[in-house]
Amino acid sequence: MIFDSKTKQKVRKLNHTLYMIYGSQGWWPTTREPGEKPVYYPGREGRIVSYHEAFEIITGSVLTQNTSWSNAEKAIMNLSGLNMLGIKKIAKGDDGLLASAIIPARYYNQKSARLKQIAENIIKEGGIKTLRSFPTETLRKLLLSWTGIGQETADSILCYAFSRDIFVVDTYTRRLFHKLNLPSGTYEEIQNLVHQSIKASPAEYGDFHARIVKLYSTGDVKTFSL
DNA sequence: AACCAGGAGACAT
DNA sequence: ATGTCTCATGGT
Repeated sequence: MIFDSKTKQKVRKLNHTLYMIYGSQGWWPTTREPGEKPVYYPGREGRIVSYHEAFEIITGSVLTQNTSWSNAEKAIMNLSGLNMLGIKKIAKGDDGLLASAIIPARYYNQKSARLKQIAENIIKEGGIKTLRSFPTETLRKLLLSWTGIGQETADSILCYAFSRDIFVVDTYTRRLFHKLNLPSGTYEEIQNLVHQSIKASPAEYGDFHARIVKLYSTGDVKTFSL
């Protein structure tokens, strides 16, 4: 689909305006030591995330589905405290123990079962290292074939865990675009609009998404206009 | 006390 | 293709 230049300019203005208000959010990775320099993929400007970090991000992406990050974080801390925050640990972990750790993240029976399947799938594919070697579209289709990973979670994982230049569309994005009289359509249409409007690195797309979340979670959206 | 968080899947129409 | 229902916590 094709968008006119004024529409695309509006999207760029939105990102810039939000950047002026909130700056960078630095959502992920969560385990990087303060002051540690990020490493980047050549030509892609995406940070190379360690295997452990990547899995933690995948876990967080699932746990935060329709759930506040603070609650998802509690579940992650529980897993960490049980020393279960790893691919093999979760794949082989006890179902009841897993579920009890995930209670704060809501839908704990579903999420624990799905997370376990996802860990098994990663192992079956040959680990994070193998996934990382896949082209973005290939990896996206693979992730989408796994139970528990829909479009938003898949793109979240692609952007934050695998440093691909993908913008994550969520319900806030839809609401905000509607509010600003920007085109509203399917997931891919909105994502295409952002991709066509902003030629960005994974970090920038990730921050744009995070800023939109910030706009809503602070309540600032009530008085926001371009 | 209702409302809502950084959704996805199964199923019906 | 599009809508509706389930899932089932914690903070405000």
